[in-house]
Formats: sequence, structure tokens, C-alpha cells
Amino acid sequence: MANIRDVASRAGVSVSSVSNVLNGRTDQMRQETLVRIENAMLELNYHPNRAAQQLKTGHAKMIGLLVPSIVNPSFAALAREVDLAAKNNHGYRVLLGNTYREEDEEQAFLTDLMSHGVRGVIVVSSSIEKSHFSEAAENGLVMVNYDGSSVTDAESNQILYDSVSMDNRQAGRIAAQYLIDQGCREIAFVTETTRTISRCHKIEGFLALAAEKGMKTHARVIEGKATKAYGDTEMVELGNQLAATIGELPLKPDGIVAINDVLAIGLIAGLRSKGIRVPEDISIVGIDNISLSGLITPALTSVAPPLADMATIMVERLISRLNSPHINAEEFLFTPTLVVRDSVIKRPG
Amino acid sequence: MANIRDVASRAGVSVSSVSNVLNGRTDQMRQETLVRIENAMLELNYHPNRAAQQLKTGHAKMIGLLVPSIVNPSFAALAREVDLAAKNNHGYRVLLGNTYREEDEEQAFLTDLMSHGVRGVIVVSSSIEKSHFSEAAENGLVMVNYDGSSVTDAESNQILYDSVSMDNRQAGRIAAQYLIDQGCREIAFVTETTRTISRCHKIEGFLALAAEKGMKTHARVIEGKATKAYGDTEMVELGNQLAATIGELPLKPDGIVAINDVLAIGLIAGLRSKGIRVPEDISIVGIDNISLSGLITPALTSVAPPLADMATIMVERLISRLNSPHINAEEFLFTPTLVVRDSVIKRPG
DNA sequence: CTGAAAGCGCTAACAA
DNA sequence: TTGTTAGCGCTTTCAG
Repeated sequence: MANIRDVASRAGVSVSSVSNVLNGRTDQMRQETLVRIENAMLELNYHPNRAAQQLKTGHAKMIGLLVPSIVNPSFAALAREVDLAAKNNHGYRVLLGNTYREEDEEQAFLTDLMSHGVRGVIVVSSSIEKSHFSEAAENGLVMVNYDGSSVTDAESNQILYDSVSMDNRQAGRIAAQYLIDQGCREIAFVTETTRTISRCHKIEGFLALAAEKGMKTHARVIEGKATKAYGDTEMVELGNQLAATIGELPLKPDGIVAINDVLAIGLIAGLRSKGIRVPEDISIVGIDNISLSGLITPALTSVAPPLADMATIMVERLISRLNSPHINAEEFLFTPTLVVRDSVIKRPG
Repeated sequence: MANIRDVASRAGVSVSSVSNVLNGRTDQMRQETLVRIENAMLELNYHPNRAAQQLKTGHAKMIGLLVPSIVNPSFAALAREVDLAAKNNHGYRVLLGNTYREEDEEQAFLTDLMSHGVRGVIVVSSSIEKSHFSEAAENGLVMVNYDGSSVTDAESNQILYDSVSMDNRQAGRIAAQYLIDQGCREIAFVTETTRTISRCHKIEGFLALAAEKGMKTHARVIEGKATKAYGDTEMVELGNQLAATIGELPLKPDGIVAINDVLAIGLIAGLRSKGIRVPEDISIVGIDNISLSGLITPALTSVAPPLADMATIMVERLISRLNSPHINAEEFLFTPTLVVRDSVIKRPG
């Protein structure tokens, strides 16, 4: 592999000129020199050694992506969008870490990122307020929290990390509104018990909208505990289990919002095995719009976050803050949209 | 961040002794020295700078994972297993690249890996015989091909890359056998048109088993072209489309093997919308056993590759060959198993 | 058994 | 406008 000296000597210039080209400092450079250097790079099939750049500058052209599990379709979709945004807009690559929502794994991944010279990481974790994150931040790791709470420093009253999420309250509202508009008169929000911030907001939005529509007493929350919190298998099992609960309810809902699509899929299967049809007996709206939702029967109507936009902003913020550490952390909220498919049916008023 | 010199001075030894510890050359070292060094590391919370190691040694503690798209559940599952094997067995991390089965993207990813000091990559690509792979190999990149053909060098008649796949012929046989055992008398293999090696083998296995059971004239291949070859959405659409074809067949099959689970899911949806019930009218077996398959209705019976074992071997081979470049490439075939769920029904003989 | 020192490829002062 | 050079943190050879 050719190095910067090979390029310099081939172009008949010094290494610093080549380095200047590599780092975009070409404004002061004679056009002809630039061309010679660029040609030399091409001819030698030169690619700068990232490890060396990294050793020198302290950071790699990589960002970390910390997810509970890449097997969860929502996070896989996120990973794809992050990879695209990082690569196409900035020439960065993605180092992946599955943490199974375990602190040890999160901790270990953050440490590994640091040793690999990665200084920016997108974090999907419901416990970003924990100390391993603040320690990493102190060591110079820049973080963006996806779909989590924003954490405020007790002393400075300053947001600690960028936070990017879909407007979860809005998501809850959109789902509730659609069910009501389609004629549902007894609605329920079905969720896993553990209350992350984003779950709380979804529930709030759902209940608030129902109240505004005068359906306060006809909107409830139904919940159950999953064995593990990161996987899809467990969510589907929970869906099955909650379907049983719902089947035995004296007053059955005619419309359900599920906390996420995977739970919705489990619910549909569970309800069906109880002889309850979706959407004829109960309409269902999911949240997340995973790609499989369009593929099942009935195709699932779902509230979709604008993932590509969110990924773009996350990568952008990460890289800006790497270059200008003084930039204050901010919170970004994205408006979700409803993707209408077949799991909700119009009911007579 | 503490560096090796800080550790050395804290422990009262030279940097080379610390380096010796880092690299496991402790056999000649006085126990007491070792302990002092280890303590110093702990006290300073020292983590070696990977970039520096890499610059020196030429390779990073990372492996690359090249997949068509992480959104495809089969590859997401693979990614998880690879991440686990790399991290837990060897302390390696995974650099992810989505290539959408495009040569440019594959090429770019391989180049980026090299510049990042990554010397080993797991490749999921149906075109590993193309020149961008052999060029990368010449530049010192070690590759393992997942679920692909093994490529033999024309001159040396030597396998070029390690290749790890499930025994695809076996997979086709298992699926066909199960359908026949359950009483199917007119079976079909449904697939996307493009013939990768692994697809060919599945079809071969399917047809061979049928022939052995005296059902040669009652086993056929039904195929259609997908718009794109990497996604799940397109596969599902293809499933829908092929369901229409099947619906109009004068002699309908009573058992179908789908080339993969996603296609199977599309088929089920498509058949259902044509009023054909699964499994009552047609039994279906998928291949790949993605986690979603257990979640749909009917839960899909599927032929499963032993992913975790395969990932373990792939990572192991990669790292062995990095350390001992003389090791010859080999081909590894893993036996699949049938995961029985609800999409196949027992028919009276 | 331990230490000194060269150098991996690059960046960015600083000098010219 | 371009060149010279120190040094980023580590590994490894060679001396002691």
C-alpha cells in the first residue's frame, strides 16, 4: 500500500503538500500542484492510512452505534439509515455494538470505542442517565441519544447529550385520533410494563387525545411484563399473552394502539387464535412501521418515524460537535406520520 | 487517557515490559513485576490505544461484515451472531457495511476496511468471484464468504477464500422430505429467478429428494423476478405476485418450499388474498428461520441454519488466517435442521 | 529478565 | 506557496 511519502515523491512535492490536499487546505495551493498531487494519488491507488490519521488527530472516521439488538427490526432499520448518512454525507463508517440493554455491555462498548479512536456514538439505551455514559462523556466521547430522555446536568442545568426522537406524544395522539376517526368507541393502549420515557410519552399522547375527544372513560392502558426487553421474540410472546387478557375482558376494546409493531404482530396472532378477528372485531395500530408490517396479514397500519431524516441529523450533530466541542447539546423532535394499511376498519359511528 | 508510558513509570518499569504484558509475553517475567504492571494499569484505568497498535502492527482488532442489507432479517441475525463471536471469543469489534449487492459499494467498503486497518472480513455477496474481491485479497485482506460459492484459482487450483454455508442441498432435501412425509403429493419449489449458487443447491436438493421418492413428475420449480435482490420488501412483493401465478395453475401444488422465509411470508399473504388457505389448502416450508417466522400466522415451518456455530467458525477462521497466512482456505458446510411450526398440515396419504 | 530506541503514516506548526 | 520536522502511542529488536 502506497503511503503519503510515495505520493509526495511521485508528485515531486513534500509530504505536507500532500497532507494539505488530504485535508482540504488547497485554497492557497497552485492549481498545477494540486493536479499533480491528485494524479499521483490516483496512479498509486493511494488511500490514507486511517490509523495514522487517527493516532495523530485523536479520532477515527468512524461512529459507534450502540443498540440493544440489531435483530430488532426497528434498530436494523436505524442502522441502515445511520450507515447511509455517515458514509454518503461524511465518509464515516459504523462500528456496531449489541448491548442487550445490559450495562456491562454498554460500558464495554463505550470503552472499546474510545480505544479504537471513535469519538462519536449514537446511543439507543433507556439508561443514558447512568454513570457509565457520563464517564464516557468526560473522556471526550460525544453522544447522541436516540429515542431517549434528554438528560440535564444537575449543576449547570444544561442538557448533556443531543437527543433525537420522534415526537412520541404526537405518535400516541395520531394513533388514537385515527382509531376514533374510524369509529372506534372503546380504545386501549397496549404496552410492555417498563416505563421508558418514550413509552410514557406515547401513552400520554394517547390518553390526552382521547380525553379531548370526550372519550376519557373509554380509553385505557393494558400492560404486561416481557421476559426480556430487547428482543422481538419476547415482545411477540407478550402480544400473545396480552391477547388472552383482552379476550377475557368484559368490555372489549374495538380499537388498540400497540406500543410497537412487533407487539402488534403478537397481538394479532394471539387474538386470532382466540377467534377475535383483526380488523373486523378489533382494529389495531402499531408504532414504528418496521418493514415487515407491510408484509403480514392484515398489513399493519402504523405510526412511522422519519428514520432517514433522524439518522441524518444524528450523524450531522455528532460530527459537528466533534469538530466544535463548545456547541451545546440540543433536543430534536421529529413528527411521525401515519402509514395506513389494513389493520383498521371503518366502523359506523 | 493514560498511555503506556504512564503505566510504565507508575509501575517503575520500562514501556517494553508493559508492552510485553499487553501482548501476553509474560512467561519470562518475574511474577512481582507482572503484578505491579497490572496494578498500574488498573489504577490508571489504562486501555491500549488501538490506533497506535494498529499503526505499528498493521491490523486492527476489528473485523468487517459486508452484507447486502442489515434490514434483511437473515443478515441481522447473522450480524448479531458474528458480533457475539468476535467480541466474546476474541475481543474483536464489527465494522458494518451495507452494499445493496452493488459492486461499487462492495469495492468502497473493502477499501475503507483496508484504510482502517481491518484485515479480515466476512462477505455476503453472490459475486465474490469478481475482481474487486481478488484485488482486496492481494492487498492482504482475509475473507470468509458466507453462503456463497467457493472460488478456485484457475492456475493453482486452490480454493481462494474460506467459505461457510449451510448445506443447501440438504436444506432443499429436508424441506421436500417433510412435505412428502406429511402427505403432499404435488410439490413446488418457489424462488426468485436469479440463480446464485446457494439457490441452485437448494433447488437441486429439492428435486433430487422428490425424484428419490418417485415424485419426479410431481415436483416443479416456480419462479419470478424481483425488482431488487437485497431487500425483504421486494421478496414479499414477489411472494404476492407468485401467489397469483399459483392461484391460476391448473394443477395446484399442495406443498411448497420457499427459497426463504420472507418470500414464504409474501406467498402466504398472497395466497390468502386469493382465498387459498395455508396450511389447509397448501402447506408451506420456508428456509432461513428468521425470528419473525415464529410470529406470523400461521407460524412458519422453516429450515434453519445453525447460525451461531457458523458465525463462530467464520470469526475463528478469519483470525487464524490473519495470524497464519499460510493456512489454506477451506469450505465448511453446516447441517440445517427443520423447525416445525404450523404452516404444514398432515394430509391423508 | 528489563531497558533503549527506531519507526509505523500522518498532521500541523514553523521556517523558508 | 511549499518544505522540514517533531511526535501521536505502540511494538519489537537488540543490548545489557
